[in-house]
Amino acid sequence: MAKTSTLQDVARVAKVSTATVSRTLSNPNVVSESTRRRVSEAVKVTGYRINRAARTLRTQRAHSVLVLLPNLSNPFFSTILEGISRFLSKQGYSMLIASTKQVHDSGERLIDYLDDARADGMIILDGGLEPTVVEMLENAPQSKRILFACEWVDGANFPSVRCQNRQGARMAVNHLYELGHRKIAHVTGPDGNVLMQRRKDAFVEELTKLGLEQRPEWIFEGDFSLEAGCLAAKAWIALTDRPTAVFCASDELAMGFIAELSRHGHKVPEAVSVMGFDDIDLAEQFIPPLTSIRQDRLMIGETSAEMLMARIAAPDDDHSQDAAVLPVSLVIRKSTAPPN
Amino acid sequence: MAKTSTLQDVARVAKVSTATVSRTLSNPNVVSESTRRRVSEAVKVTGYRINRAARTLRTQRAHSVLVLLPNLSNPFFSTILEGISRFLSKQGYSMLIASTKQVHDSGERLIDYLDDARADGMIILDGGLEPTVVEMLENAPQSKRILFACEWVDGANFPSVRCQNRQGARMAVNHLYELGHRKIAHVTGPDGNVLMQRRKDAFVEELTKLGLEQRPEWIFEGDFSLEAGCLAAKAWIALTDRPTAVFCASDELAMGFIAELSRHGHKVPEAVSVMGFDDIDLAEQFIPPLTSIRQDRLMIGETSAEMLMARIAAPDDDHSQDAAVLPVSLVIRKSTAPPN
DNA sequence: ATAAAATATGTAATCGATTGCATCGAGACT
DNA sequence: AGTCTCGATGCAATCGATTACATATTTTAT
Repeated sequence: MAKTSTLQDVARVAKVSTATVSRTLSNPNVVSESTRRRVSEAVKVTGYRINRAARTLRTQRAHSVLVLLPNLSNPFFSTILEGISRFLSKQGYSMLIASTKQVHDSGERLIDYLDDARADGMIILDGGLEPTVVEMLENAPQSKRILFACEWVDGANFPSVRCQNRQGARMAVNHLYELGHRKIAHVTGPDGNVLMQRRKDAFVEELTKLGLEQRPEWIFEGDFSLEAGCLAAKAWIALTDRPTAVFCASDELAMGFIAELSRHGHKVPEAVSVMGFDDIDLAEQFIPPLTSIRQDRLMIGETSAEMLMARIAAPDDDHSQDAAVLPVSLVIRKSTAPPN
Repeated sequence: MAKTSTLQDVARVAKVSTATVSRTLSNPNVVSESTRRRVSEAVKVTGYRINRAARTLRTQRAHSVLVLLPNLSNPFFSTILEGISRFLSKQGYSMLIASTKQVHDSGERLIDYLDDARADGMIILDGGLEPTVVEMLENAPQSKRILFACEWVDGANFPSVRCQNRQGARMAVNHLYELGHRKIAHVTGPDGNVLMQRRKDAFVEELTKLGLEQRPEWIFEGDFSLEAGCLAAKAWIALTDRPTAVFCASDELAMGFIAELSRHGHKVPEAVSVMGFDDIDLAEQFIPPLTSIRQDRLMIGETSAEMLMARIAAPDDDHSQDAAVLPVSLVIRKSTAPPN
């Protein structure tokens, strides 16, 4: 295999020292015009590519960031990754991906990625980390290079990028209220998930504020799955006094809910208005197209990457209060309508 | 920041040389039992973590693999990534992710990832690379460490992992035939995509073999999108002599197709049987649940990683004929039924 | 008992880029 | 003319792990 050329090779061709080549490449304005030309010519001739391992070793900068997902199979994260990757690659950084579950299963520790010079920072998209893991991360010397996006862990002091979950839930309730609904149900996300808790809390608050009737059996416990939406639908069907609208804590739940209703001959939005949260790609194509609360996932990704890079670049600044809260918006489609 | 400890630190604590520590860690059975104990004790005490950059520099092994997707936003790939990651992390490898589009836009070259010691190998999930890019990859000295998964480029001589696309299409046609359908249409994927071409070719072959009627207007040109499915549905509706069954080259197409039909009051499978290809997660939850050809995406991922690792481990063996063709299976759900 | 072989460990070079310090020459200032 | 600055460049140490080779120690064979 034709060995790739090194700084030395370039130096030889350009007839300068490796130091000069290095400077030309990383800080062109400290070398003279003529040297600059000779070096770039030599780089072209030799086909030189920097060896990142060598640079990482010397500078203690890996020029890469680890993104941690709860589960790689979950398509919710793909657009966020796209956003992260866009920002990173603009800065010459690469993106490593791992799932918290897998890291855990394989006996590694999350912090190892920062410890062993693989990554300069970490974006965590999983709010469901074990408390012991979170504690370990907080106490690690590298804790300044960790950021939570989308989700976060209550009580832990990490910077984060989030969406307006409360605001989104309020918008949802108000949308349904304005359509004329007075009996509104909620399908919750998994117990213990911070996002879902916020949405539920805001849902309850808003019902209270609007003076709407609240009943325990109008709150269906769900999780992240389509199946949970189906179960909630079964529960809704079983009710004698049925809410005329249902706010689901995620689009998946809403889709499962609608799918199950349809299997039992109940039409949406005629029989009941249903809305979701997140506005995933599929929401628009669903039957009926789903009314939802939109999160700009590309922006979540880009903002996260940007904030993390800022921390990496200036680790000593005080970033402890860093928190971006990104706006959400109501997207009205066909799954909600005035009650019959 | 508490500097992480190095081999030297461990060596000092264990009262041996760094060479011995290194050997203990990478090849425990060449050192004596007592040394082994002292070293592992010292590792524990110091909290030693290997510095991967140093190891990479010295051994010329990055212990990481790059996965290239056409587009990070596409959820089709998530389970494949999960499979790749599972296998890699078992071997102590990390997974880098990039999208071919982004790499291209940012002016980098794909081969740089292998060139600059960032990754040991590359799994490409994009069959739509520019011919010039493919040629560059083929001629690169690192071409032995490249593998195509799912998709591939006709004419290029890379090892690959694929699914039985032809066989899948045949199974689809036969399923519809056995239900009693004699007028079967096809919605194709994007023009020029190798997978989609195979499926289409096999579709035509199988129709011919079964002696079924074929008409140009029963083949709808599509791409990867739900929208294309909608367009095909409109075309179907516009026909005077309508096929009673439609085989779509992907689940997205099928979903778009069904969605559009439903907007116009045509029910599936009553008005027309529709089936997809891939069996994505959502197929099961769709209304109606989608009959499809299942690809085991986890296995695609694992197999790809395994084959690539074998090449990395033994680059000089002849792997040029390496090609795994993974089986597909027919999953019958509710979107197909005998014709009325 | 002694040579040979096998085992265990240490020494030091090496991977390739970066960077503090030293050097050198040219122009500026006294 | 002599000294001082300053910009441009080179020298060589350094980052941390691996490994060829040398050396010391133990085991085995004769």
